[in-house]
Amino acid sequence: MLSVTEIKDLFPLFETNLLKEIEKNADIIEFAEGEDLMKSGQNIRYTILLKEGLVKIYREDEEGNEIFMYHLEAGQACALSIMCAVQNRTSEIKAVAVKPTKVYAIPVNLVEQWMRDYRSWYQFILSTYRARFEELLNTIDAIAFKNMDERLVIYLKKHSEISNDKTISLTHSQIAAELSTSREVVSRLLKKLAEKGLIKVNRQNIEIN
Amino acid sequence: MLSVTEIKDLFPLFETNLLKEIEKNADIIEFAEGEDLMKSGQNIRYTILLKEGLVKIYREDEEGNEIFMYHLEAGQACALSIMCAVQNRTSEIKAVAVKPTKVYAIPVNLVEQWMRDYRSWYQFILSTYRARFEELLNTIDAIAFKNMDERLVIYLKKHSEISNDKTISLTHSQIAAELSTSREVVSRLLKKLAEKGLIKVNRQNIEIN
DNA sequence: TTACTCGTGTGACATATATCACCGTCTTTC
DNA sequence: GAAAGACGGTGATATATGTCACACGAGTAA
Repeated sequence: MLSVTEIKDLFPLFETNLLKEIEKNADIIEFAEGEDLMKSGQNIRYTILLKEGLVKIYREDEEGNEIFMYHLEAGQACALSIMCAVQNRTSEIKAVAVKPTKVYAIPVNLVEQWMRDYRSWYQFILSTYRARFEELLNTIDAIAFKNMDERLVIYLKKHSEISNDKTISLTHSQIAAELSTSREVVSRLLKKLAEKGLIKVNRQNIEIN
Repeated sequence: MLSVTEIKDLFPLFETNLLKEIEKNADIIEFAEGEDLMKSGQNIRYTILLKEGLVKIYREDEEGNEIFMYHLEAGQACALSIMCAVQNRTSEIKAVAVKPTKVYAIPVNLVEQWMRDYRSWYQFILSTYRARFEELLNTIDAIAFKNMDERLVIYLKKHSEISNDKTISLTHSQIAAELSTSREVVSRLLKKLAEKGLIKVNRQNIEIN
């Protein structure tokens, strides 16, 4: 059962009445680690607020290329779920739960209704858009202006911060896929970073100093 | 003076009352060719709808690197100005008028007010976000997954479409700057495209076949 | 006319990244 | 313990792009 206080902890700026509306109208959907949030298109009629867990958002093109863009954490919303909903077409975005994840699913018509009724909701939706927009701009910065070694450092830092862990449990292949490069390149760059003393490379994981 | 029918031509989906509100409350601001729409931060307290002209949106980083992302045409809105306006923050993008340009400037508080009062406004704002978001995703596709020759072709096509002109009046240096590469690379790739018969390269301009 | 600037063409070379081949080591499974 | 598969290291080489140097012609200013 949903609890108002639980929701309030995640979304402290929401008005009390809005919290009650969420409690009354949102479904909770759970995703296992590794599961794709957009898989069947079923969530397209909902906007998704992350209750707990961690989601990674990727861009995919037609040829199967793929690149990691940003994380979604508890208390954040998936900006794309609204857009996809209205457009009613499959998105070229992949959203994967990297931890066991629970979300609040809000029916699209209520999203619109609440925009009128609750100023805090309006603010929240807008700041969500803005935040995602900025993430995309940062992604563009990285791939347009930075070399792979810098991108790798940024990537490692972000993953360390988000999981709040100096040890990053990813294989070189996984990192390569997310940066859209090859395993060999990642291995070599990691080696260089290790030589500089910035990290320690182990099997299956990397420690940041 | 603003005219309702003029606005209606550009924004045919807006309700009559909304058109009247715009007529009553929007200022028109003009920009000369080459002028920066965001220069002084003054427009940050407004949301901008393009009345006529053409605007190019760039991403800039701290080191002065720059890359072209997308165009804004008449009838479109600057998504960032909405976000910046509502949240009262400065942005890290550059918006330059590439033709003499006129915009409707809508005070921020009205943007929010109209979200409640006019469904067509709500729809318009959301579809603006969606459209810009997709532009950014396309930009990411191009720089992450495509080689410079493909990006160049995409760039030339888009510029030809938007200006509705088979002749693109840009120097190789300008193109290079917008693709964030060097003039020599652009010159060589253009030569290859010319050899394939796709374009004709002249001094100061390029014709698409 | 001369000189100068701008846009462009091009060879030579540097660098970053991609790709291929192959090997060793660790883990899992039987 | 043996086999198989996942992970990672590394040399050789290919390719795309960046950088430098310089030349050349068109237009423009002096």
